[in-house]
Amino acid sequence: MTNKGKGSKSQRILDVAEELFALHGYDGVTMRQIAKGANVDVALANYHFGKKLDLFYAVFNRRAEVLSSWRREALLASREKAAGKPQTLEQIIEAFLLPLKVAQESGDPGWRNYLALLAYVMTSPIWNKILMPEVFDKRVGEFVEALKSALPNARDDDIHWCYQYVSGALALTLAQTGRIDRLSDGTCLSSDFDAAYDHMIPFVAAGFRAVCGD
Amino acid sequence: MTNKGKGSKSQRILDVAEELFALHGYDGVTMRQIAKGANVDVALANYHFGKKLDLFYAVFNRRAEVLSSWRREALLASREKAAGKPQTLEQIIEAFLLPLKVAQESGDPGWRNYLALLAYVMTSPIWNKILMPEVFDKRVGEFVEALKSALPNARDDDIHWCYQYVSGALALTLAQTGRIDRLSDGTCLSSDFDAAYDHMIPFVAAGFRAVCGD
DNA sequence: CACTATATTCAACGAGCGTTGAATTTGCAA
DNA sequence: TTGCAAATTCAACGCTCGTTGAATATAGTG
Repeated sequence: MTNKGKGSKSQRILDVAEELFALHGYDGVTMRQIAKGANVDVALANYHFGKKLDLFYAVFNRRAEVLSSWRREALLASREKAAGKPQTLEQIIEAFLLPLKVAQESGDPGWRNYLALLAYVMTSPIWNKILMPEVFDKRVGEFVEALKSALPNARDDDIHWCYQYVSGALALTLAQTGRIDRLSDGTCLSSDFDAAYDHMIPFVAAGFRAVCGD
Repeated sequence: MTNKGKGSKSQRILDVAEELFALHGYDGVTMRQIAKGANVDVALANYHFGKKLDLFYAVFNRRAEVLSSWRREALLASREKAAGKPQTLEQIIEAFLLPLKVAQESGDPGWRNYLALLAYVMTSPIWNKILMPEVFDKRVGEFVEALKSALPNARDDDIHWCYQYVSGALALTLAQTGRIDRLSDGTCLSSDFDAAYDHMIPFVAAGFRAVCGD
C-alpha cells in the first residue's frame, strides 16, 4: 500500500484528532475516541505517531508551517503592492488576517478545526509556551516590524499591547464558541467569517491609531 | 467544627481546584491532584461537592455572582456620575472593565486564578455554552444597551461584532499566557494589569467609533 | 459525661486509560 | 509465486481514574 496521501488511515487519524482536540482539548480526548472516529484500531495511532503527546504535536505541526508561510507571502505581497510607499495600517492588518480567512473559507473542514485548535493553543497557559514560539512567534515579529513602519512614533510597549488585543479578538473568533450567535439573537453568526474579518480590520486599525498614533 | 469559612478544608479544596482548573482545564486535573494540593483525602472533595463536574460548577459559581454584581454596580455608578447626560464610550468601557481590574489587583491570588478560569470558559466551545448564559450573558445585555445609547446610529450587528473583539482581547489578557512577555522581550508583562487596562480602553473605544460611529 | 451530627479518612471497586509485543493482513518486488 | 516489509489488528499489561460504603475522628449539645 504505502498510501500516506489524502484519505489514508494515517491522515484520517490526524483529521479526527484535530477535530476532537480542538473541541475538547488535549486531556479531554482519548486515543480510543480518536481511533474509533477514524475507524481504526487504537494501536495504529501509536504505530504511526508514537505517544499521545507526539500525535498532538503532529496534528499541530501539520498545518502550522503552511499557515505561517501563507502569512509571510501575504505580508510580502502587501509590501510589494505598496510599491515603496509605506503600507497603510489597514493593509498590514489585512495581510495578517487574510490567510486565516482563506483557510476558514477553503471548504476544507480540517482547516476550520485547525484554527479552533490554534485558538485553544493560543489561550492555554500551558500549550502557548510550548507550541507558539517554534513557528508562529517569528511571523509576529515581522508583523510588528511592519506596524512600526506604519506608526513611526509608536512606543514598543504600546504596539505590543495592541497586538495582544488583536490576537485575543482573533482567537475568540477562531474558537467558534457560538457566543455571538446567542448574544445577538442570531443577528451575527460565528460561522460568518467574512463579517468577522470585515469588522475586525477597521476596529483594530482605529485601535492602533488611538493608542500608537501621533 | 462546622467551619466553612476562610481557610477551612472545603474552601481550600475550592481554591486548589480553581487554580488547577484554570491552568490545565477540566480534563487536565484529577480529583486526587486537587485533594493532594489541599492536603486532604480524595473522598472529602466528593463529600463536600459531589461529583467532579459539580465541583467544577461550584468553583465557577463561587465568584461568578460576586463579579457580575460588581459589574452591575460599576455600570450604575458610571451612569449616575454622568448625571443624565449620555455616558461617553470610554466611561462605559471603563465601567465594564473596572471590576476585573479590581479583582486582579485585590491581592487575593484566588481572584487571579478565577479570572484565568473565566478566560478558559469563555474560549472553550464546550464550557462557554454551559456556563456563560446563566450569569454573565445578562450583564452583557446591559453593557450592549449602554453602548447603543452612546452610539445611537450603530447597527446591532456592528455592536455585537465589536463586543466580541473586546471580549476576546479581555479573555487573552485574563488568561495570563505570558506570550506578551516573550514577544516584547520583557518590555510588557502579563501580570501588569494596569498597563493592560489602560491600553485597552482607548483601543476598544476607538474601534467602536470606527465601526459603529456616525 | 454520653449522644449525635458533621467532618474526615480508609480501603477498595470497576472502568477506562496509554501503551506495547505478538500475530495477522496487505501490497509490492523479485 | 514466494518473500519481505509495511500496515493493521489483537490481546493484554499495569496504572490511574472517579466514585463509594464503611470506619474513624471531631465538635457541639444535652
